[in-house]
Formats: sequence, structure tokens, C-alpha cells
Amino acid sequence: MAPPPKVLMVAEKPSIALSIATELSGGHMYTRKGSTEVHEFDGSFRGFHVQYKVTSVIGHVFSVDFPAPYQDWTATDPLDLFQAPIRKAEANPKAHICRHLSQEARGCGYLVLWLDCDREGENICFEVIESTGFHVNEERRRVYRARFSSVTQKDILLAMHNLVEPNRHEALAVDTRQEIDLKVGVAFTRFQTSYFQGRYGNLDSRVISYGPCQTPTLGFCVQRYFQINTFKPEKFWALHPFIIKSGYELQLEWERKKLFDKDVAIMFQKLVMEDRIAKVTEISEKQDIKSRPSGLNTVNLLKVASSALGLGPQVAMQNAERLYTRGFISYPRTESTSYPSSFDFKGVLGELAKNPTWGNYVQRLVADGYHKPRLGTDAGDHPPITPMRSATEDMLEHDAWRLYEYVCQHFIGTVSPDCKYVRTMVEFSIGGESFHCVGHHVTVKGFTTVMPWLAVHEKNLPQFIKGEKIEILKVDLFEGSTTPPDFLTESDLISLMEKNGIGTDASIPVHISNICERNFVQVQAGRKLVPTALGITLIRGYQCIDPDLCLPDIRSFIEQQITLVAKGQADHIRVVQHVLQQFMQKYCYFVKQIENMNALFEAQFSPLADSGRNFSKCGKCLRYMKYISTQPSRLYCNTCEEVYYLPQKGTIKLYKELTCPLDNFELLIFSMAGPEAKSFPLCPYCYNSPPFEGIDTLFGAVKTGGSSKLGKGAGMPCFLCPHPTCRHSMIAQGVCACPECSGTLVLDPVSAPKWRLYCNTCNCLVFLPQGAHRISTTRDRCPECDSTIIEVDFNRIQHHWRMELHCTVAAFFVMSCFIRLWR
DNA sequence: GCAAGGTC
Repeated sequence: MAPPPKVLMVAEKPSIALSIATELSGGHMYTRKGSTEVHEFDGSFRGFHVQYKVTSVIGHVFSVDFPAPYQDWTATDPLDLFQAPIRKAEANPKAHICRHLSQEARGCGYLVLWLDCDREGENICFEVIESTGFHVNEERRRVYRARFSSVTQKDILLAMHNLVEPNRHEALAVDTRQEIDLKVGVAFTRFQTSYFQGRYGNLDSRVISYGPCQTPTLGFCVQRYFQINTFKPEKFWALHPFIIKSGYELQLEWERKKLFDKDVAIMFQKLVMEDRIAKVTEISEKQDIKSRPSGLNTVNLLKVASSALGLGPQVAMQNAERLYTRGFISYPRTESTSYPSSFDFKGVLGELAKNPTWGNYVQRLVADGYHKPRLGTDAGDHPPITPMRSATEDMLEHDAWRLYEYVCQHFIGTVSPDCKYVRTMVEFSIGGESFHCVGHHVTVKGFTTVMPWLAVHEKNLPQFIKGEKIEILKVDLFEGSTTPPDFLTESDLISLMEKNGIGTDASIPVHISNICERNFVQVQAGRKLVPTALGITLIRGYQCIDPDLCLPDIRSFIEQQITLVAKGQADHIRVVQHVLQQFMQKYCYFVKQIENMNALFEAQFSPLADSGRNFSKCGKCLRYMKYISTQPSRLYCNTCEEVYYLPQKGTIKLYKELTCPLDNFELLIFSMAGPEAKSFPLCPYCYNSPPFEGIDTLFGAVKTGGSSKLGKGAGMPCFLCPHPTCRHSMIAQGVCACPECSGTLVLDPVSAPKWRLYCNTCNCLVFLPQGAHRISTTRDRCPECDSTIIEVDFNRIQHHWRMELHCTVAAFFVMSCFIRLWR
């Protein structure tokens, strides 16, 4: 009998795959562990008996980037990036998702895609199709798309019975966005980074980045800074009459609130004072309701985390993710504030009823009958963030507990009664002017019992009778002054981003942390975002060249264009071309006008020439270059007006006053940060423009030698001397013995001019400095380890170069290239 | 060294 056909089902993340498999198999499945789990079970599919396999990807399978030649900042004009090819590569090569999918798809007759039901999910569908080797319109092996709005049994079964085709238009819309974001972001970033870092020494930012999301985000913060800076305070005056009733002193509120004219205010004060009697004109009582919250989505969680818990969005998300993977809360990235109708509130409440903190309240709530949450919006992604498992404070870290505590309080709040109170307003007339006072009496605390910070404050008023007349104690003329708005808080910024469609629930924290990391804004007390001089100058610059560049509309424009693709109303290639054409024009104009922006930088920052201290000698003019220590650390030659970047995150010193034989630049030694810090010497010129050809092969050689990283015990394995006592370890090995078998290495004659040594015994290769005219062995021996000395003849510096003399130096070049490739 | 979007 033929084996049953196989159906491969793929979800967006492992947890969803597990839920789907559990629901469809009734929990009777066999789970294979691997890089990602595969759940197997038997069942029926379209009337046939089949074997199911459910697995997942981990987000996007591929990410998009430029091919290698375009990665070189110095060799590529950013303008060329707009028309450059792009390529997709595995987003996380170490996870081997592609291999996993293609292996699992082998022998399967059906592919069912269970990716999230949004554009990104649709795009991942096609990444999965590509990885599995399925084709969309193939008769023999069919591809289906499951559309589901929640991972409940009902929705999963419904989706299984209503399988559709994946939507290529929506997927292409994502491809379109990826290409536009990549090209625009990278082109502007490279241009302005190179331009400004080549001129100023104290920008203190590794990279002066530009992005259609991060730049408008910065724009919001700077906009607020401008409002604060240009704010002109205005004086105002208000009347504050006081009365005494039943022993209470009461201040009455003026109907006119405040006046900006002192004389007029004084006139009213006189009128009121002359009357001296407050007459009660109206007493009204109204039942008011403060509604329980709707479900909690990511953006609202982040706002509360920042404003009430003092946790930044990035940290809050990390904690939320950890709570999620440990099973304490539901998936923390969601836009929805509405629960699906099938949601199991009883289950969640049953779990929380066990909790020592809220248990009593929840038990009473269940006994009295809990409420369904208020209706919110259903974005069709995931249910609101909900506690899943009871936890106590000692089970979680401090911040995680506080976040969990809030998620629980919010959830219990959503199913609690509304808060009800009576609002009493007493209106008065004094000298023809109207005043009032307001009292609150809470009748039902409702959800404010678990969310006490939202409680309505009890404010009792003495009993008044309509028509009653009360003598006035005094009438103060209050003088105040309008105050500027405060800096944006993270919470304000999140609201603005959400309102303007900048970023998504998952990316909003990333954009905010990006502008902090790039030193465009700083988070100050109260989680306020204060722009730095760099952030302010950048936005000012965009405003004077092309304000569009920092306005939120730039994102809406892209979104609107790709929506045409998603709806199938426009061809994606033409949209990419059209949008890139416009950005290319903007880019060209920006480059042309950059002097205007530069004028702002000039007024704010110090030129490279005035920055830093004299450090090491330039090989071209033989004068001292300046060492700029602010990030990115670099050397600047005042005479040649050249910048030489250095390896980052470490310390740099002069190296024995040696100079590089290739270019006469003084050599430096770099020590990496950390307790097990490695050091290596380098030539600043070679580091910025490696002198060798065939660096890729060189890199390969480094790998064959042993370690491929500059980690512990690593260095230059190919050039390490195997001789245990040899202190000339950096190069001697290349000429004395093979690192694999200790056999003698010979010059490989076939490969010239790619100089390398070949071991006849084990067939391995050791590469030598390239660019040499001639390399030959000599009769001399290394005084340190007795190995044969090699002579390298460099035409370009017109003299012979003996390995033993400069052997350590030769290794520096190799190291420079290696570092360059590696970082 | 670069964007924004998934997810871990």
C-alpha cells in the first residue's frame, strides 16, 4: 500500500507551530527536536488520510542587502546605490532555516502556510515557498494559505476548511518597501556620515544615520525642542474667591478661567469684592462613568512602562518577550485592543484566582460575574496582551515582575465593572460673574480597585441650597504665567509615531533606541527625550534644504505607494523605480545644497583640525596627525586633509616608533577592550586601504591556519611559528614550517603573482603579502627560530624587503586586511 | 559602519 501523502505546514514562529499542531492533532503528536521543532501526526486533509508535519520559520527567512562590491564605502558613490542590484541572503544563516525547510518539504505533496496574516507574513509565505522548492501554481504539489485571526481551535479549524492562495501582491509590497528603505537609508546615511565625519571632530556618533522612520522620529523630538525654545511666556490673571461653608474653606473656580489683561482682571475683582455675596444659582448632580479599559496592546504597554514604571521601550520589550517565552503572558507584539469572541476569559481568571496578590479580588469578581472587556480595535493580528500563568514576585526579576503586575492589573481591569461616581456641581453668581465648585462621590470603585492610580478622587462638598447667599471671605487676584511645553516623553513619542504611522509595534522601540544610540537625543530624568546639538543641527539642516526629509509624510508616501502594489493596482517594479527616482532627485539636491547644512554644523562643532591631539606621523607629509578620540575614533592629517579610521572600542598607542615599509606611516598598536583584551599592531594607511589583492583568498588562508576569529588564542594562525620558543612568531612560520604538519613550505611557482607557500606533504597553502614583484628564499636563517628567511621585492617602494628584517611588519598588513574583513 | 521589518 502506498504511504499516505504528506502535508507540510509552516508557521511564523515555533510557538504558533506548536499551537496549530496541538489543536489539529488534539495533542496526539510526535515532536522532533531540531534547530526548529517539527510536530508530526496523522489526520485527514481534503478527504484523504495524510501525514502532517508542522514546523516554523523564525520571522523573515531572508533579508535584503547590496552585493559585496557595494559594501565598500570608499569605492562606492552613494548615488550609485539607487540603481545598484540587491540580493536576498538568509537573514540568520546560523539557524539554517532554508536548509531545514527544504529538507522537511522533501516528499510532501502539500504546503500549508500559517504565517501571520499581515503583509510581512504574506512576504514570508513566499520566502518559505522559495526555500521549500514548491511552486504556487503547480498541479502536482499544491500550496495553500491559511487565514486565521487567532490561534484558537475554532479559528484554526475554520482556516483549515477555507484554505486560499497566498497573496503575491501583498508580498511584493513588502519587497518594494525593503528595496526603497535599503537604498534611500543607506545612500543618505553613507553620504552624510562621510561628509560630516570628514570635517568635524566632536560629533560623537559612530554613524550619522538617515532613515525614513528614524529621522521623522528624531524630527518629533526636535520639533518639541523648537517649541520650547521659541516659547514666549505670557502673564495672566485669575480671580480666586474663597467662601466658608459648614466650617470648610472653599475656593471657587471662575467661569472665565483666566484673563491676559491685568486691568480688566482688576476691574472684575472690584466688581466681585463690592458685591461680597456669592449666590447659589444652580446645583446639579450627574451620574458619571469612568469606563474600564479595553485590551492591552504593545504600544499602550510601552507607554505605561515608560511613564509609570520608568522602563524604556527597548527594555520593556525585552522583559515582555522573556515573560512570553516563559509562558507568563501572551504574545507581546500586537496592535489589537479587542478580544476575539471565543476568548477564554474564564480560563485566565481561573489562573489568576490562584494568585496571592489578586486572587481574592478575582474570586469575588468571578462569583459576582465578570464583564466582557470594552470593545477596542481588532487589527487581526494577535489578541491583546494577557496574563497566561500566575506568578509571584519572587519568581521574576524586579522589572519583569513590575511589567507582569501591570499586565495582570490591566487584564483584571478590563473584565471588572466600570467605575461609577456622582459629580456634583454648584454654580455661584458674584457681582454678575459666574463661579463654580465641583465635588465627586464614588459609588462603584469597579476596575479602579485593581488600577488605583486611575481612581476618581473623592471630593466632598458641603450641602448648598439653591438661592442661598454666602458671604465672601476674600477675593485673590492670582497672577500666573503661561509655561512652555515640556520635552517629549518616550510615551508622547510613541503616541506620535503610532498616530503618524511611523514604525510598527515591533520596530517603534528600535527606532527610539536608534536615535539615542546615534547620540541624536538623550533620555533624561522622567524619561524625557532631549535632542543633542547633533540631533538639532541635523533637523535644522533638513529643514533648510528639504523639509520633506524629516517629516512623517515621507513614511506615509512610501506606505501609500506600496499599498498600490499590495492591492494589485500598480506594478511593483515600476513603483520601486518611481519612488527611487524621486528620492534620487532629493538625494542629488541634498548633496548639491549640503553647504547650507554644513554652515549650521560649522557654527556648532569643531573642525577636525582643531580637534584631538598630535599623535603619529603621516607617511605622506611626515607631519603629525591628530588623534580624534570621540567616536568614531580616527586620525586626521591637517596638511593632507585626510581622515584615517581606526578600529573602534579599544585603545590605541604608538608602536615602538616603527614605520610601515609600504607607506612610511607610523605604526600603531590597538588593544581591544575587556579583561582578555587582544592587541595587534597596524598601519593606519593600510588599515584604510589594504595593499593586497586577493584578500578573499587571504581570508581563506587565515581560516585554514586554525582559528577564524580574533578570539582567545587567535591572532594570525597562518603566520604563527610552530616553534615553541620563537619570539618572532608573527611571520616566521610562513617561511619555516607548515602549521599543519611542520613540513617545509616551498614557494608555489604556479600561482605567481599571487604569492603563497605550498606544503608538499599536506597540500596546504600559506599566503604571503601580495603586490610584491618577486619573492625568493635566501640562505639566511631567522636569528630567533632558525627558519629560512624569505626576501620580498616590492617594486612600488623601490627596494628589497627582507622578511626577517621586517617580518613583524608584514604581518601587520595581513592583519589589517583581516580585521577589515572581519569587522 | 548603513534602513526597516520579522523574531529569539
